[in-house]
Amino acid sequence: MNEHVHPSADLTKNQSLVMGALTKSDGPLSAYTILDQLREHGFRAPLQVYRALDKLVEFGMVHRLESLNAFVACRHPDCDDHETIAFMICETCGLVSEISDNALANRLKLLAGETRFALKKTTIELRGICRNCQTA
Amino acid sequence: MNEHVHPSADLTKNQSLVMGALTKSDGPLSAYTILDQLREHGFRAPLQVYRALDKLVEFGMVHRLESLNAFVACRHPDCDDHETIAFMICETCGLVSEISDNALANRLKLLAGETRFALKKTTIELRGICRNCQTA
DNA sequence: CGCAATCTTGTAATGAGATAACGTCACATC
DNA sequence: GATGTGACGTTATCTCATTACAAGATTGCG
Ligand SMILES: [Zn+2]
Ligand SMILES: [Zn+2]
Ligand SMILES: [Zn+2]
Ligand SMILES: [Zn+2]
Repeated sequence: MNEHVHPSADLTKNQSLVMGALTKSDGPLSAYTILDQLREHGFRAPLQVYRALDKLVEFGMVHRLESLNAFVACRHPDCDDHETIAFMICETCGLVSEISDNALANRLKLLAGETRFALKKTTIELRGICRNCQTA
Repeated sequence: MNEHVHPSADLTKNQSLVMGALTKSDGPLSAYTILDQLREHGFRAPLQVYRALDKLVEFGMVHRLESLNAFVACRHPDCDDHETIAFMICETCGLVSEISDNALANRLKLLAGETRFALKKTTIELRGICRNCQTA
């Protein structure tokens, strides 16, 4: 049905290990943090992590956060639109939430269209303090 | 009147040199590219560049592009809103254009407000091919 | 002026993020 | 069995950014 879906059963060993590390984590992880966590499983070099991450991002299972140089497991409530996702990143607790908003996506497409800009990829990252961390 | 304005007259020597390099450039420059360009002016270490860049970004004269790890001189048509700027980055020619769109900014503020997220900084970077580069 | 506070600079070393280049192995296909 | 493909392992190297420490310059008093 959907050729983009890539169930975890199809993941290679290294990809599964990296995916597992990201899924277990509360927040985003850097490639080198993942590497350290997986040394006990035989990982020795950054490239092993980066290669797995490349695939996982390609499969849509992991997102890269440009403003953090880090990666996070997809926690989409519903994975329709992987084109225009906004991330809210709490600078206190590291919580990352994904927003897929049509109005936002349409506005961006409109703005790009006005100047005939062929949009390929959008990066939207909101930095701030999440609700929980404010009360503290 | 506006304490955020920081005219170029007030810039230090290093800040002026870095600002000059960015202004002369067509597109964004990495810190190390700037360093290389300024070696003839006495620059020896990355930190000299990064310190100047920090200030220039603080003054609102330079923007950092997170998805490129690079910096670009502000080319705002009108510098009202430095809070919510969107960048369109051509992956072919490197052209960067800034968009300050109220509808976009308001939508993001609304989305943040819905979850009581205290928004501090937004990063919006659109990657694609600009009008000129498509015809080619 | 004398002195402290602050800001800017210079320099070296190091940390953090990412890729290039090479060879090997497992597996599917013909 | 030859061949193509994709994942894997290893080393080295590259790019990006910061820490730590010392030296000058500048400002603002008392
Ligand atoms: Zn997602
Ligand atoms: Zn939080
Ligand atoms: Zn600007
Ligand atoms: Zn272009």
